[in-house]
Amino acid sequence: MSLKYVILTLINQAPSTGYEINKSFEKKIGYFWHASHQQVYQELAKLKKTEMLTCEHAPQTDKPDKKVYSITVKGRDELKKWLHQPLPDKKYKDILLVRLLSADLLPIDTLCEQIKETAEFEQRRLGEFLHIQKNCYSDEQKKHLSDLDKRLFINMKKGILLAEAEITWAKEALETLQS
Amino acid sequence: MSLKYVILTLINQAPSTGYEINKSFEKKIGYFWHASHQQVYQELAKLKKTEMLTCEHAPQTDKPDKKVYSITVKGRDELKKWLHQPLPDKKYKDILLVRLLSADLLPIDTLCEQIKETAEFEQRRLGEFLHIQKNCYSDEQKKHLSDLDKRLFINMKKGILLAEAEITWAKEALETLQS
DNA sequence: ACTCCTTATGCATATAGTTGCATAATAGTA
DNA sequence: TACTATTATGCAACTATATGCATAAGGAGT
Repeated sequence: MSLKYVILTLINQAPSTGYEINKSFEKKIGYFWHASHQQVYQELAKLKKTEMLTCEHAPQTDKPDKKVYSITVKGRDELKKWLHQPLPDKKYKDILLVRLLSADLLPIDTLCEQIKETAEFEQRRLGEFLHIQKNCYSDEQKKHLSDLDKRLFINMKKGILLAEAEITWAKEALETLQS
Repeated sequence: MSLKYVILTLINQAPSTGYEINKSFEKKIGYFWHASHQQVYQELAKLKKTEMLTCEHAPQTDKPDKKVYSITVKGRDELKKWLHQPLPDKKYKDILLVRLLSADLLPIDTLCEQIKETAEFEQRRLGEFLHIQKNCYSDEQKKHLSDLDKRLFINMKKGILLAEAEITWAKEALETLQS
């Protein structure tokens, strides 16, 4: 339901190809939005059909041709409308917490293993975030960030805080389970 | 993909009706799993057809009749198998962070309003968690919890940590945006 | 009496998202 | 020469989830 607007947001920043949007989902914004490449291409086709985007065929000699999408006035209006709408409820889905309920079927050791793996994953993610934050945002730079950079900084901060919360939880959970 | 196993988990704890499972999603486990009532009823029908559950019709005089589902051996085996499988990647979706990217279309004030509302929502949730934790788990009680109670306690802890992270983020975000 | 809430279940339709497969050019490596 | 990776796009079929509507009995409030 929101993928449409996520894509409009990205193309509003700069005209892009489906491939570039997919790369964004894999890297840059992967930690706060996810979509598969098929979903992106399908959504782009829909957005073109409903005239939210225009598409320009860009031939390339060294690589396969690509399609560059740009946002239309109609698309930008639609996006603007959505931005002002109230936020829908968050729909939490945490498989680890579900598994924790199956006390009788899942041995504690296996469960702890899964918690440790999750914590390690979050630890790696946190490391990447902190690395970027150190390299891209010195204390000096932080004082005169552009509006957009400010917002990107804030976004990463959320990634950091959530990863830290996951790691803290994992530690406490392991302690409690093993006591 | 996992709803199937969430439902099996709940029915494995005790035979239940669709209505009770829906209530769980609204209240008890709503903060770590979500599903609509239609989805639950449809999934129950599927699980019955594939013999993961059995169903018993329970007539009532004062209220509408209900259907009580119980897990089968096959269902429990299937659940056990799933519990041992590696956890799939988490698929983050955070609309607020997407909206933050639309610097040029969303005025700072509107954005701050949305952040404040989110923070208030999380604050209420946090309040509920802390209330339950205080009333149900005194320091004395914590020393001799059953295995299942331990796990429930850990689950709530995650809710608390994540809500706190959201609130901390919101405060910092508001400060940065308004500076 | 009338209306609204809770209990209890479900169908039909639509949209969102996944999985598997397919194509095709170029560049690097074994 | 054969394989593998990157760039670039997409169809078809499926499953998951959402939306809107429907039914029906009892209890509480006005």
